[in-house]
Amino acid sequence: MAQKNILQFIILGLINDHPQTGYELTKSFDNDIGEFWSAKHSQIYPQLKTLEEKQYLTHTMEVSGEKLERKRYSITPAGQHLLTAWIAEPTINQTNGKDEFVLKLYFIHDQTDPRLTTMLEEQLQYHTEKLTHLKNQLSKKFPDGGDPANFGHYLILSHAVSRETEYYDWLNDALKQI
Amino acid sequence: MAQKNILQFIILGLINDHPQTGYELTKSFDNDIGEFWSAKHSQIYPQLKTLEEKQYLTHTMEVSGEKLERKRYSITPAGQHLLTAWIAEPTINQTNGKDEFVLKLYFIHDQTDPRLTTMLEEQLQYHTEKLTHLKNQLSKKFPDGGDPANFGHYLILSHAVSRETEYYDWLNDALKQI
DNA sequence: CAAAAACATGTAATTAATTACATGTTCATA
DNA sequence: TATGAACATGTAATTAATTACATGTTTTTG
Repeated sequence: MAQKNILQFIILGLINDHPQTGYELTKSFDNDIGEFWSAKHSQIYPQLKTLEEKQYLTHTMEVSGEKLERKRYSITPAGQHLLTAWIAEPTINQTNGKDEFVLKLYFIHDQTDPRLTTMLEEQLQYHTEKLTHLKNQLSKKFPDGGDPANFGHYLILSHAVSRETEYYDWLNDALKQI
Repeated sequence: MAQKNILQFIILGLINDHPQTGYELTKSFDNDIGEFWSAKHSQIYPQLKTLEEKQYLTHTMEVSGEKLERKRYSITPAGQHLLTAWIAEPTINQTNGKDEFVLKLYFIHDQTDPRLTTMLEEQLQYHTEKLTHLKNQLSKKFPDGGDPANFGHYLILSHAVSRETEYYDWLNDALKQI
């Protein structure tokens, strides 16, 4: 992809919440926000370097144990300015959802195609597990519903759950129709 | 992205339905399958070339009007074999969902943040239009519900509609909560 | 009939993102 | 105390995808 380097803003946003290391940021992408954006450490470390060169971040060295060093990054006022500007600007970029399975389905024209059941059931299993996991996360992180101090996080987790519910329902519906 | 070249299979699938030109393929990505995969012509033409070199496609020249030439690609038996193999193999999927707006939301912690309403309403307007458009498409292409001869197409359009409905409902829900 | 929109096909430059390479430390546990 | 999992940080090579460059034809419409 040749996008607008959205990753930099997400990193700034995460660090704005509290100073973090590259490793911790990587974990955030795996856990909290992975449903809506992903990035590997090989993309994160160079981006941290670039953001610091541009003075949007600074870092302090930490030592854990005897000699294991790590950099904990903090956001600068310039970084905060960039972050709020990104949030404020209208989001026109409809990032393209890509779903390999759905494309495969598109090429199966006949409702009685013997491959359909297997394919749908395979996906159903995957999405059932995913839905369970997301529901667990939601009730674990927000047992009392929307937390007013973490509203954004609550909203996107809710979205993840209902999106996954839609996928699950759609697969079941499709199976009923064959 | 460094994926597994899924584009080649999609092109093979589209051409398998009927011989097509690069231009027509580009339109397919814009219209029918754009909700679940997208590709620009600058990606499609080189891929057609590669697929023909590998003997998965052949082409015949066509002339429209006086001198405007175009290549109409057909799938070869080898191409069909590759296509069916792709469809048959289990889809081990990490839905590469990236949504810039949702990420912006994540960074808004306070439920009373003055930016929330504007942001959500802006998205609501966009997704309302998109939902209307998709519903129109569905009732236009499949006025009598699931067509047994175009089942895959029906399924993915249904999915697009319910997915968009979920987004719409979620945004409305969020607005009610603030 | 002129202009604009749509048709039509390619390549080049650049950016984004993944996989693989490379190295070493700390912690839990068997 | 060895062994493996998790911690931790980077770079290199490669692939995917977008934007921009480049050119020309046909059809529609005012």
